[in-house]
Parts: sequence; structure tokens; C-alpha cells
Amino acid sequence: MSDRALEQSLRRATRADLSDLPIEVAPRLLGGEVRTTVNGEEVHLRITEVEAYHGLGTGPVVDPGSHARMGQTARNSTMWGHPGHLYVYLSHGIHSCVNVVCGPEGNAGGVLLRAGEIVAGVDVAGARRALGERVPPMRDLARGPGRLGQALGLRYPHHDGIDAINGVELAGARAELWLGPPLTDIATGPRVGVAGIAGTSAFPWRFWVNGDRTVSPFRWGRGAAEASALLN
DNA sequence: AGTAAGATCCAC
DNA sequence: TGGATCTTACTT
Repeated sequence: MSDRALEQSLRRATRADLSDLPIEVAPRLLGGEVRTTVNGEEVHLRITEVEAYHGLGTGPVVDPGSHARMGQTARNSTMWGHPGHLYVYLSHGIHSCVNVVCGPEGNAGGVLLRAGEIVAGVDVAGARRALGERVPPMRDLARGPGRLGQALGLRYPHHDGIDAINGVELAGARAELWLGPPLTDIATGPRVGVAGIAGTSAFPWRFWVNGDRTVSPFRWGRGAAEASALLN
């Protein structure tokens, strides 16, 4: 299928698409797109890698790796908001990472967008990602959650909570979420950089497009390799 | 009030 | 492999 035909098979996500548990919604986002317009500059990102995060009481098992594991706080309150809003948080004091809020209304949950391919607005994304003179190669423009957030132009705290269903402007930005037909070749595994048991195969809540070059490399979280060895 | 760790990235 | 950089949440 041509890129144009593929693009035309996409449709705007609805709230209903995102009202199931994060582990159910996460694989549905693969092959879809996030489109942002920030300060008049538009970028389209094809999603190739995601991770599901639950909240306290969301789903049949507690997720010890989620920001929402301890209940609602000022930082994570967006995770309790409407499905289709974006939870943007600051990682390591530097990187703005983007989640799609999902799950039954009133429950916390989200899907972290970990990597993707820039399919429109490559120049804009490249300029945002450039460090000095050096512009990263195409493959690395949105490979990893920090890079992805930067490429899309979404930043903490200004854009935390932005509505990607209705495309409501917030702090000079608009965001849209588009979904495609279900993909058949999806891989799963432990989440990247998540500490302890939550970062092991006991929580195979990372989903990616099998064989896609833009998927980020795997890395154990603190204590996760040790915990994984004990699982046997 | 102090501190440790964090859903990361980049250069050495 | 370690430094950047800062917020959050837990400890004293």
C-alpha cells in the first residue's frame, strides 16, 4: 500500500477508542499518528512503539511502575482526566514525555508514546531536535520518548492535559490523534527503564511494530534485571 | 529541610 | 559510563 493510501485509511480517534484499559488501547495506537501544530508548525508522527501504564485500581492487577500507582497527586492528575487528553511530564529534569490518557472514565491510565517515524514536517522536527549544527538522522528524530516529545514540540508543563480528541488549542499548540487499521505484526516485552518487578516480563506492557527501525533500544530499569532472573 | 531516584539523552 | 538538570515524593 502506498504511503498516501495508508494515510487515507486513518481516521480521527474517538473517546470510545480510548475508554478501554491501557493494555488494550496501547497496541491499537501502533500505526496511527499524532499530529501537532505548535506555533503554526505542523508535524505528523507515525507511532511505532508504546507502553501501557495503569493506575491504582485500574484493571485486575496493580501496576507498580506507573506514576499513578500511589493515587492522584498534582503531577499525575492528568492521568485521571478524559481519555484522549495528553499527559505530558518531565523526565530527569530535561525531557518532556507524552502519554495518551486512556481507560474507563474516572480511572487513571495512559499509554506512553516511546517512538515513531516523522511522516510530515521533517524539517520542523529536525530543527527542534538539532543540537548546535548537528541534525540527527531521520531514524533518530523521534526514537525514544524524550526525542519524540521534542520532535512534536510538546513541552511540560505548558501542554500537559492538551485535548487530542477535539484538537483544542492550549498554550499555542493543537494535537490530534489518528488511528489506522489493526496491525498484525506487533511485538511485546518488558517496559524500558522501569525499576523492579514492574520492568520485567511480569509486565509485558511494551508494544512495538516488529522490525521497525525507529523503535528504541531496550534497557533494563534499576533492579529489573535482577528481579527478572528471580522470575525464572 | 534534605535527599534520592527518576517511564532519558548525549558525548566521552 | 557518567553528567546534565529539576521535579516529585519520601525521610528526618
